[in-house]
Amino acid sequence: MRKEHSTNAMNEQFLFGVCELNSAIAVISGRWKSQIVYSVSRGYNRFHLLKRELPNISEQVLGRQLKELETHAILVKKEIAGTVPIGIEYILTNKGLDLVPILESLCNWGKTYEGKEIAACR
Amino acid sequence: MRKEHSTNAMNEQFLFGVCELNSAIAVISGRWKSQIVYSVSRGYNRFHLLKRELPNISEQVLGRQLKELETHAILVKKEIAGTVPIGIEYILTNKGLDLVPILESLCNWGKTYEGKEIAACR
DNA sequence: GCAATAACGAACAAATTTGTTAGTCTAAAA
DNA sequence: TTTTAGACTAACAAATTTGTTCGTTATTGC
Repeated sequence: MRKEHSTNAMNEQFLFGVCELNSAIAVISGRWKSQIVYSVSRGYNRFHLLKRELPNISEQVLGRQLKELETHAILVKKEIAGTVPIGIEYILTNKGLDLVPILESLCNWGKTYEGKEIAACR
Repeated sequence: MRKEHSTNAMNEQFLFGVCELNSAIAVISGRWKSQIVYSVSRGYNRFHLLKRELPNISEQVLGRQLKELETHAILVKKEIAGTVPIGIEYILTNKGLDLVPILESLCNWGKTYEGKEIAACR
């Protein structure tokens, strides 16, 4: 858990106060997060689909990251009506949708300056 | 140091291969980094100016973050001619300059959806 | 009845990041 | 001549993130 009064935590709060940029980056940082947002935006919007897309992630970690994205209101869980057992899909909120083009810019920026890899972004 | 063959490090590599987005985010993540880029872009381009802008950062941490930004070619160090002792200023590279508008989008995105704080972004 | 799939949660451990302590070097100011 | 400012580096410690192990619930297929 968070220490709340550690220098680190207080510095984080300080930066959040300096500019929203810092809280924005805090939301999208983290090992799998922006890739999950990106994958969901392309239709991989169920737990097992994401698992298949990101074979190296463990279910526990995937669940945790999804919950954090939900906490930050980037996506919401939705039960798929008429499925038994109840299927769940993840839907990007407006906040999440607005994030996607920014992630695309970041992707292009990365491609421009690192180049050469097979670009899987589109 | 990096363990190089830890699951964590390998997952990071995996993501780097999936999409440049992930390496881009790796570059701008980190407690003070994007704020430093932003501050440098607004002219706070010397060690002591950055220290004044970010009073909570320790010199050691500031030096480390600047070095990492240099490693990722976001900025370069430049000696200021004719100063004794030699003054040093930090200059954004093209890569760094191209990043700034993306950081601005992130900032605006943050402001749109979190709102209410005094926006120090401009 | 027994395994498999979909979707996770809690607790603990390993890895990584962030901050701290101590110290360097040069030159001008007090 | 002792202090101060600018610009840092190395090594270690604290905090935080990421991954692992074990367990759950419910239903369909064999």
